[in-house]
Parts: sequence; structure tokens; C-alpha cells
Amino acid sequence: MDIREIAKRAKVSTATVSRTINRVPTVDPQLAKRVCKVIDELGYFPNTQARALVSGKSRIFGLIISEITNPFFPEIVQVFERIAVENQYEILLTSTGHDPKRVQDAVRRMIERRVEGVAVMTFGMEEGLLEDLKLRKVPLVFADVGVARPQVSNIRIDYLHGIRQAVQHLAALRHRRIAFISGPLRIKSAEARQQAFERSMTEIGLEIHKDLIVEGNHTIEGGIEAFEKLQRAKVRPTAVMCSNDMTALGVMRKSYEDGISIPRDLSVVGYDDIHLAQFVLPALTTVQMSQAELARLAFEALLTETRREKPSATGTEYVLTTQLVLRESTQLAGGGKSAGG
Amino acid sequence: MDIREIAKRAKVSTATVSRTINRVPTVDPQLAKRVCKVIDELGYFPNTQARALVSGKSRIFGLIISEITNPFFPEIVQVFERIAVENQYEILLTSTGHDPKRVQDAVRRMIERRVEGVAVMTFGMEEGLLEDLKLRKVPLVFADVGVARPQVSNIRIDYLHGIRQAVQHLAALRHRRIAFISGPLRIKSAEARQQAFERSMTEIGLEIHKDLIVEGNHTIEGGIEAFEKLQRAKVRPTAVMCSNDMTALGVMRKSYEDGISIPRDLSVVGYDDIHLAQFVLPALTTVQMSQAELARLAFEALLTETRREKPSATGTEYVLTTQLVLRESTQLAGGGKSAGG
DNA sequence: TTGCACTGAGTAAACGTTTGCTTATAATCT
DNA sequence: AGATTATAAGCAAACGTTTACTCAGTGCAA
Repeated sequence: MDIREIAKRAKVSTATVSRTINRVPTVDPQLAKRVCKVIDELGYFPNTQARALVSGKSRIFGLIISEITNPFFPEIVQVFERIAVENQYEILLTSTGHDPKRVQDAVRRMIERRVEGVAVMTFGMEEGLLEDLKLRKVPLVFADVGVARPQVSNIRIDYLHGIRQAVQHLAALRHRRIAFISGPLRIKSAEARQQAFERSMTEIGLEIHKDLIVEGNHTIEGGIEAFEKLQRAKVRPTAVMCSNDMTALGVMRKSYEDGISIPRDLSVVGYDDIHLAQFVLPALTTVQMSQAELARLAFEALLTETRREKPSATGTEYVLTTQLVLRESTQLAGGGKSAGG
Repeated sequence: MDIREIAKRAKVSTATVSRTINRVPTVDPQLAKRVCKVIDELGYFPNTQARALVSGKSRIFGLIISEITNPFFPEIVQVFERIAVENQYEILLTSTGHDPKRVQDAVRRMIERRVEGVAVMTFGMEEGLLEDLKLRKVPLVFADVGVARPQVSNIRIDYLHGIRQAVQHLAALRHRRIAFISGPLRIKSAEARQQAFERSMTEIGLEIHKDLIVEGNHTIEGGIEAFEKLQRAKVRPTAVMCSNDMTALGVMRKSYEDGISIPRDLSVVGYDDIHLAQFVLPALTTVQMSQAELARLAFEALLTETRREKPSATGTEYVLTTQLVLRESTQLAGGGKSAGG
């Protein structure tokens, strides 16, 4: 069943059917009603492929994320998808697992489906892989530390703000030996978080012990391993800041196994504020970076760019701030000694 | 840039280019090489919309899940997506949040994009909403308690097996008053799990207290509320079985707040075995229902159905078993009394 | 009454592929 | 050598829409 069938039955031309479907205002309301009736009766749904082909608009956005099993991302996907549907867009989702080959593959698939824009939520993965998209002038939006460029919008994340709050919070609780477990350092955002940590420490005169900075990989398992390394260090931390919440969960898990009580013996701070963070035991003090806001901004950026007449203009620059959320996983340093007696 | 451009530059017809791209064996290898060279040089990617339109194959599968923020689902999505990409398929993902309107919407979108099949991972949501898909003879696969029908495959989940193991495990640990927090009962699978629980209790002669069966909603928050209800009951449980892991996390959270120690004062068993389950404190004893296997089966079912010549045959029936995974959240009943002294 | 502008609907040409059919060439057989 | 068959490439018609253009009809001013 196609538009011609509808046209025939409604005794109009296919053009009129098309216009009716697309709510073109010049079509006579009475005719439109007749057409709609036929459409409903026959349960007709227009073929998106045909529409896309002739109109040149696929109404698809790509969404590239790092790791869908990290709870941070489903929340982004959920909001992004909801907004997309509201705007009659479809999503082509790819979880790359940081694998360049999968990124490459995703880019090819997205180009073949003629996506109208791509949101890249890998937080600072090497951009070289997206060259093909740039070549084709596909609007892009990054959540990153970089800046906007032609065709490329950017959501700059103010990592420093939240991390500084966290460090000062720990300092106020008399912590001096604060460890930091980073993300994989080839990810620019992980590096940015670490730098923000170091700067926050330095600016309030706290020493950064070499041994207390360990590289993780933004997973629970990585957090566990990193914390093991930390335990073998000569100088023992009284608090650990983590580059993301999953890492913090790893630290909590390992501490639990080793009988280290959080927050009594060790304060832990996460990053991201995944929904789960408020429910773990103890609830995780963490830095909030709103997933919903991020998704909203990313979609808005893409939509704006798509609607632009002259595509030569530079993409928009957005800013997302972050801030500390206090919960139960931090406490006055030395709590172990006094409470342990 | 299109196939004609390639044809012109390679000095062949568009048909030959098309055949080359599709690896039709009758094309001369030398010609093919020439064509490939031009394609590479120009960075040409075929337009999927056009291919889909003329071939009648969209190479898209729909995937309907309940709630992407429940960690159970991302693991399904991940595997499903990976296999799909391997088979040159794309996924149209919808997280419905159990909202019938969103389901309806998803169905429309999927039909408009002419999906070749849909995997429904809502575990027993009302099927009436999928009528439009059935009408169009779109192959479907359910993870459900139902049976296969024409065009409809089914992955029957053996809820009983795992739940029986869990109940007997608890019974062996001398638990008698075992509570059950169900999922939302309008979901058939939630009902099935509850029935499996009741049957498992009855068959070993354990009494089912009315007050100890509470309805949750498969979220952490729901688990918390349900457990609050449970605490107000006259008869106190020594163990709680949950219809999914998220519910169990809620129970653990609430217990923590109320100073109830798990597993000392209360044993808790989850269901699903999400990746996180092994990392919570204490690690959650739960019933494993393999997400990877489920996704694999679902995809296979769809692919099989899609490749079938005569579409009148009945869909395939698959079975997924479940089984108990012992961890740290269960312990001998009454542990509280002896250990608390 | 004629001419002109305006409206709203129809005609038909795209869009970028695939693929059934045709045809040219080469290979094989009688 | 001539007839037949196999092979590989090309031609052109789809696929189901959108949309630029055309055109008939109406209303209004001159």
C-alpha cells in the first residue's frame, strides 16, 4: 500500500496526499479530511526511506557513546532519545567501548544512513576517526574540553568547578593525603579531570604525592585494581577522589573486602552522579554532571546546526557546569582512630 | 556523489558498480578492482535509503525494552547491537518506560522505517499494542512466558528453575519466613516470577504469608518502598527474595539506613544477575538470566525468520534457563542473634 | 468584457539504488 | 565454418515519495 493507493481512493492526486500528510496549509480542509479518513481506514504509514531519498533529509541523528554498560550513558541515551522522538528524529546508537575500529565502523554506518548530525559523547576520544563525517560537513557536537569550530559545536564541561569543590570539601574535613584515581589517560576528559584535581590541590597548598595518583579505566574493575595499587603505596591516603562513579564503586568494593570502612577509615568521592550513586552503601558523595542537561544540550546543538541556512557558520559553544553533591561517603579525616577505639 | 559518478569514472555502467559493491561473483575481478579503486579514491558510501527503497530490505531491526536505566537492559542492548552490526543490521531502539503511548509511538516509527523484525524485551507487557506490526507480518520475537505463533518467535524463560534453587537455598539456611517483593504485576513476567516463588515455597512445605508478598516496580525506589511495607508487617521475614536486582538494591539500601545488617540480620536474593550485582556490598546472591544469551537468541530468531522463504511457518521456540549464583547476601537464619551478642 | 493576480490542485521529474532483461563477446561443439 | 551455448556487461524500469512547475478556476479592477 502506497501513497498512490490513498490518492486513488480519496480521488485526489498523490501530491495532495503528500501535502496532507505533511500538513501543508494550502490544502483544502475538506479534502484533507477525506484523505486522512482513507489513510486511517487503510492503516497507511508513509515510507520513510522514500521520503528521505527525495527530500534529502534522513531525520536520523547519530549518537556515539563510550560504554553503554556504564550507567552514566543510559541516562544520556534515554533523554536524547526522548527529545529526538519528540522532534521526529531517530537515533543511530553506537557504544564503542573505546575501540577505534568500532568507531570507524560506526562512522561508516552513519554516513551510509545519511545522518543529519552526530553527537559524540566519548568525552575526548581522538577525533581523527571522525574525519569522514567532517569531510561531508555533517554537523557534530562534542562533549569535550575543546572548542567549537565550523560545523562542530562543543559542550565544554567545567570539570574544575566540581572537582575544586570536592577537594576543598575534603580539605575542610582535614584530609591531606588525597589520592586520585584517573580514567584512561588517552581520553582527554580523563586528563582534564586529573589536571583539575591537581590544580585544586595545589591552589590550597596541598601536596600531590606521586604515588597517590593512579590510572584507572572508568570501570568498577579498574577501580578495584587502582585501589589495590594505592594500598601498596608507601604513603596511605585518607581520601580518594575518583574520575567517575564506577571507579568509586570499585574502591568501595575493595575497601569492603579489606575491612576498610567508608567513610570511617577512608573518604571516597566519585564523579558523574549516576542515579545509583545515592543508593550505594554508603551513598556516594560525588560531583554531579547532569546527564539530562548534557543530552538536552547535545540535541539542541544538532537541531540548531541542522536548521541553519548557511552552513559555513561556526558551531555553538555551550557550557555545562558541575558541582559537588554531599552524601555519606566522606567524613572527617582520622575518624577511624577515634571511632575505632 | 553517487553510483553514477563512480560508474563514469570507472568507465562502466552503474549496474556493474552496484554488482561490485554487492560482491556479485559474476563481475570480472579486474573490473571490480578498478571500480573499488575509484570508490576508495572518492570516499564513496552507498546511500542506504535508496538501496532499501528498491530492494525492499531496510536492514533495520527494532528493539523494544522497558527501561534503559535499569542496568539489565544495557547489557542486552550492547550484545544485540554488536551482533546486529556484524550482520549489517541497524537497531531502532526504544525504551518504553512501560508507557503504552510510547510503545504505540515506537511501533509507528518502526513501521515507517520498515523494520524487518522487532525484538520485544519488555517481558510480558500487553501485546495488543503490537497489533500493527503483526498485521504487517513483521517477524517478532518475545522474551516471555507465552508460546511461539506464526511470525512470532518466543524465548521462554524458565523462571522456576532459578527461583526454586533460590528458595531451596534459603530453606537450607533455615529460613522459614521468606518474603517476596514482586515486579509490577501487570507485567506477565513479574507475575510468573511470583508464581514460581509461591510454587517453590509450597512444594517444600513452607508457608506463604500474605503480608510477606509485596508488589514493587523493579526499581531501587520501588524496592525501598516495598521493604518499608514489609517492615510494617506483623510477621518479620528473615529473608527477602526480589523480582529483580534493582529491587534488591533498594532493600539493601533501606536495610542499611535502618541498621539492619545483610546478611547477618536479613538474607537478600535478587534476580537477573546484572553485572553490578557482584560488586555491591555485600555482593548480591541472585538468579542469573543471561543477558548476552537472551540478546543472542533474540537476534538469531529474527534473522532466521527474516531469511525464511515461506513466511507462513510458525516462529521458533527457544528456552532460556536461569540459575542461582551464590554470593554474600545470604546466610544462615538467625545469624543476627548469635553474632549480635 | 477583458485582463490580471491569486488560489489550490494536478503532472511529472527527480532522489540513488537494484535487478530483470537484453546484448555483445567469447568459447564450445558439430 | 557455422551454430549453439555460456559469460559478463549494459540498459532501463522500478521502488515510494516530494516538489517545482503548470494550469484551471475564481475574484476583482479597469
